[in-house]
Amino acid sequence: MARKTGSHSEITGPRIRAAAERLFARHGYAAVSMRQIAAEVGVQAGALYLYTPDKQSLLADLMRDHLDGLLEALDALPAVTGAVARLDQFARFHIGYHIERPDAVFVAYMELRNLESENFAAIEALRRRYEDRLEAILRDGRAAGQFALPDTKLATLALIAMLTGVTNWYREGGRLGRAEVEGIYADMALKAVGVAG
Amino acid sequence: MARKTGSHSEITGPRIRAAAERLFARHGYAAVSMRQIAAEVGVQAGALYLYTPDKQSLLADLMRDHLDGLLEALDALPAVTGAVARLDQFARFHIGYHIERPDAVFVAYMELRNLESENFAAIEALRRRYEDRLEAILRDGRAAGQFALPDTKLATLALIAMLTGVTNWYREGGRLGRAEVEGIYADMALKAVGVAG
DNA sequence: GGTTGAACTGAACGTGCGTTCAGATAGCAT
DNA sequence: ATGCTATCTGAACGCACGTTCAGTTCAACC
Repeated sequence: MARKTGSHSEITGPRIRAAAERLFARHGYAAVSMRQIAAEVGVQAGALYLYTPDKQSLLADLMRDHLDGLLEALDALPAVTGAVARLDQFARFHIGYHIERPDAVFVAYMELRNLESENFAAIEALRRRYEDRLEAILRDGRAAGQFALPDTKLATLALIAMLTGVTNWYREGGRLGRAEVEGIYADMALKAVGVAG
Repeated sequence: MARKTGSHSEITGPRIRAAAERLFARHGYAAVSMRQIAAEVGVQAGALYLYTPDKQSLLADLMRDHLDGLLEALDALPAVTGAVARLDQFARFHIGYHIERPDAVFVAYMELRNLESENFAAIEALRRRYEDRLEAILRDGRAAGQFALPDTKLATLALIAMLTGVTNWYREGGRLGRAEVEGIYADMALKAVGVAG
């Protein structure tokens, strides 16, 4: 038996990436074997190599896709004016986007050390670009006298760490709803940079 | 050749744990082999088993020791009164303690998924105990009308994520000194819960 | 100075790894 | 019906893994 009815490249490829993302997030890149990924998809290990040159590229592509999507979605937000409104929008966006794809976030933030140096540089650059968007907001807000920050770079990293932490505990159908969580986090972020609640 | 001059159990044991901590933090538990750890110590892989029953216990012991030390150090802080002062003290302590042992922190926060369920439960309980200390401060502060928080549990997790994030970027001898970083983070933490800066 | 025992070596065990590839299969075009 | 090609199998490659253990070495003690 080889190709089963209705199984095509356009189906198997995404299924492989989805399985890899789930398993990498759950057990870690190094702890997951190509055979496990293949089994999840219902395929032999060798078939994976029709869709990725190797395991490392599979990881790097997942991370790159996540960060590309993140930046794209950020750019697609409606324009708002004023640093306070922009920070509020950024915080809500960050929470919402991350809450919806916990596996991708987990992988993108925890598997950096498993990237070969070339891939690492590319992924790190994307991360930096995203951080820079937040830092620009903080700089503008400080320049306008709306934010009180001793150091915008530190504040950027502190805020991102705080916001991203939501993925460690948020579960669909839990005590707090998504909009509620977005609001609470955005409120804390604004207060943290000196905007009165 | 077996035992070299001056090499004893009291020296090799800690060296093994130190090497394991460093390597686990750098590359991840699953990506590090017992042979790599042994090589770092200057010993054959088999010798490790005089000091640990297996690789899993080596990881679990590192995490337990870290969290035990964290809780012990927290308890050893001088007593201060008032939720604001207590939160300030907690934030500075957390930053300082974590800055000084980035490898242990990395391992304790990133390798939870590699723990077998029994070890996981024990480690998770310690983490919970630590978080509860912070939440108690937040509850007291809210009850006293000093903090403005919609949800103490969420705020606890948000603050810990923000503070722990310091280990992702802080480097000895960098642009900002330790005391400076402690102050900035403590300030943000206080503001985030509604204490005017 | 012979004996003891803690500390360690070095080789081996079975297992699973990432990756390759010749061959089998099945849907599509002719 | 036949041939084509994308898709996948199944076996194999060499290698590294965690762990075990009989044997070796050396400081310390009698």
